[in-house]
Amino acid sequence: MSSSSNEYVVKVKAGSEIMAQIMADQSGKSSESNVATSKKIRKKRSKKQQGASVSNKGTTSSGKRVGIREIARQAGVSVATVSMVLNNNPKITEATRQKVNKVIDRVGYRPNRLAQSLSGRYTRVISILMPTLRHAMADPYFGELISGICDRAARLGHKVMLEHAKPDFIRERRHIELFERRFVDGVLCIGFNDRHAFMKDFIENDHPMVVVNNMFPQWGLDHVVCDYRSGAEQVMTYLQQLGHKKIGLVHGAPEVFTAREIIEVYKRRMTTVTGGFDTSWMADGRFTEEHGAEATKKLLEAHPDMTAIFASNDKMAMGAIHYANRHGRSVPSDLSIVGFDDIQYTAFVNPTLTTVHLPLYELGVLACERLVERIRGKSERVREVLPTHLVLRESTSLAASYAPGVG
Amino acid sequence: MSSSSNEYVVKVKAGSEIMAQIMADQSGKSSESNVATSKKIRKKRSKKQQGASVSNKGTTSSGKRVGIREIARQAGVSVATVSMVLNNNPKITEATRQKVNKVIDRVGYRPNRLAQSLSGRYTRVISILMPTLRHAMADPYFGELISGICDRAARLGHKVMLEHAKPDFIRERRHIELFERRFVDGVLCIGFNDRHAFMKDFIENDHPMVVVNNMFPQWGLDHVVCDYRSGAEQVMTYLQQLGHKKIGLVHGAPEVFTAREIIEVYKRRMTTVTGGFDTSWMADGRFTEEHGAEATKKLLEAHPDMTAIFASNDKMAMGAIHYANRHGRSVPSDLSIVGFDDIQYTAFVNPTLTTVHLPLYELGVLACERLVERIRGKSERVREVLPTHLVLRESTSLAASYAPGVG
DNA sequence: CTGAAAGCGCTTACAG
DNA sequence: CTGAAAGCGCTTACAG
Repeated sequence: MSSSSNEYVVKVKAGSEIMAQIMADQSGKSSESNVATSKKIRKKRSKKQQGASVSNKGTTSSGKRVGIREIARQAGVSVATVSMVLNNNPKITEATRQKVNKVIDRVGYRPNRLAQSLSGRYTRVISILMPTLRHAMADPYFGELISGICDRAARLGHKVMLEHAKPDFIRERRHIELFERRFVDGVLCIGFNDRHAFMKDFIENDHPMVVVNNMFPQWGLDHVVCDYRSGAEQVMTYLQQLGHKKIGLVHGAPEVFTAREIIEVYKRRMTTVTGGFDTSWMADGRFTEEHGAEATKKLLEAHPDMTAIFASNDKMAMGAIHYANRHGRSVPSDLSIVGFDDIQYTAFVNPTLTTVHLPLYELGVLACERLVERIRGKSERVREVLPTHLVLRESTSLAASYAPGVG
Repeated sequence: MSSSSNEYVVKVKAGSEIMAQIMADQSGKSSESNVATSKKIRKKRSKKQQGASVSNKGTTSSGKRVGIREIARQAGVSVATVSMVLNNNPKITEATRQKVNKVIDRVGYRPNRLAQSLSGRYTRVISILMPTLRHAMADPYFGELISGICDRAARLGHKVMLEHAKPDFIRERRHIELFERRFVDGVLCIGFNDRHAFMKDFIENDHPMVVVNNMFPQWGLDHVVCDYRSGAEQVMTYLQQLGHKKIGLVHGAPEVFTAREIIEVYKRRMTTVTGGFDTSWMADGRFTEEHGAEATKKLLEAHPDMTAIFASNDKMAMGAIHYANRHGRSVPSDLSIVGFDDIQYTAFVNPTLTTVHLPLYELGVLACERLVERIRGKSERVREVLPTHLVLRESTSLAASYAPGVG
């Protein structure tokens, strides 16, 4: 075991170098179309194929993949007929269909989808476009949406591609290129805000696109979204029922429509209750744990008598609890905290988080469905709202007026 | 505002119905190739195009997309020349190149990549294959890997597709179809275990594939992986330095190689320290919070004198803390808990989690890089290990012998 | 260094 | 209901 562990050390060393290299290698030389390399590979491949003249499934004895023409020959019909069988064209007799299908199964033929898409009209691929928040994919919020999208897309016979909209991606119009170069039939946009005007380009060029869990009324974009307004109302009602009057808001970036919806509800409800409104009870937490903690600090310092904080997403709520815990405010006894999103792990943190459940998976499913309808030619506007509900857990309790130094 | 809120209620109603429908609609009728639908759309489209005879960028005055032949005509060269310019073929004069590029820019021409791939050899697409854990994408572990993959793939000029390997996906050999139908050039496998023998099919058919953060020596698959062994050693060393002797292990599924590595290290270290080993100190937490909590219950009931628990991933560690907190064991004073993975949010939970940092993003980058090399013809085995390190946070402390009822 | 022609593997009018 | 032929938009030997 000691010798293998030695080997281990060596490997790890190598690993370290690789790590350094990975992070250093930021020189983005476009490695596309290196002609020289291509040629080398080509030679290698063809040699390999000659060697393996075993007639695998889907290949002729010469090692070449079998095409529609070979199927036609073996079935004793024309290629057009085979194509029609492949596409379930009703003009084909049941007898012919079976005859052809038998050959297809026997040979293990698979149509080349590049040829299909080139001749036909569809790529049967959709793309998920999202901003380049570092490690965006690792955010369960995005993950949940994407899970729904992928599952439904597979069921609808579509493939899903992932795309990060970096600044230069947009500048070079690569988002439009996705369509122009025939990569995709449609796009789903997640995580953008009012400053991302490029989204208008899709409709202007008549490319199917649906916004997921946000809305852009000013641009008339199709969207599916969760009911943020109702969720916020439920939070405010609940906090007020618990006797909270001094409620702070840690909100998300106001250039996001849904973030503004929460702000609006909060303002209105605070005005009703306290009979007046003051922006010093609000702070921008920019959707992250770090900034959520900072915003909480700001609020708590300005208003030590605050008894509850409403955070517009779970990550900021986690940041708020983190900060509160470390500054003499125990949650929920001294300070109630409510989140928004119902990210899975919030049921396992300490204290577990009271939050608004967003049906993100289902929203992903719906978005995918509507997009595919669009691709298939349906032209009605898409404007759908999915219901939300409050989930009561441990981070909230009855309001007790806070006495500094006692809590 | 009250009228708009009325409208809102209506929308939400509709939403509820949709939700029900989404979840009910499990009848997977293959909606592919509905010929009738296709025709309708076709008509619609062509009409639209005639209407819009404004000469947009990239289209001729007749509304048709411009192709390589049109570029050749305008530049006064042959299509072959244009193609070579597009592919940076060194045979082309600088003068010709510029002349052609000028036309390309002016017209806004974008090569159709379906045609390119059909004629050429590459799709320039790779696929990420993962199991169908429900909401797998929402797991930050996968997310982090995928982030790395996507970022590097984009830089290498490749698109990324997402694929869930459901049982019937494999049964229908759709994983091989990915290559045979020319969807992708290569595949990255994440989250599989020894029972997923289908992974052998890729090498048998000579299709580029790299396993990400796991290994399958029995099948000789290429892989890139984090150094689980070293991570586990560090955890055991640290816990023993803190004076812990009664250490439990909540491990992951043993059909996963890396999970077995942790188990092995644990066993060996426990044997060294306690001078003997007993499986009652180990429990399977199956990588989830729920089962992690259950496993913790089992361990703690069997060994109330346990002072530390080593969990093989952060989610199980979260479950362990969750359970301990609710059963009179305060973390870390009564019970130290160590995780594995260093998922981002573990720095914000309460207590923050001591854990092993896995360079998952970097591993994703590396995996992508190695796969693309493979695709380009490099044939060396890929067998890389990236270093890991322990991150000390709040969930661990000096061992204090546990006195029931006192803690 | 460049051009005319064949070919990638399908689909789709258009005749029969 | 089926077949021969053109076409989708590129790339790549092969001649010049």
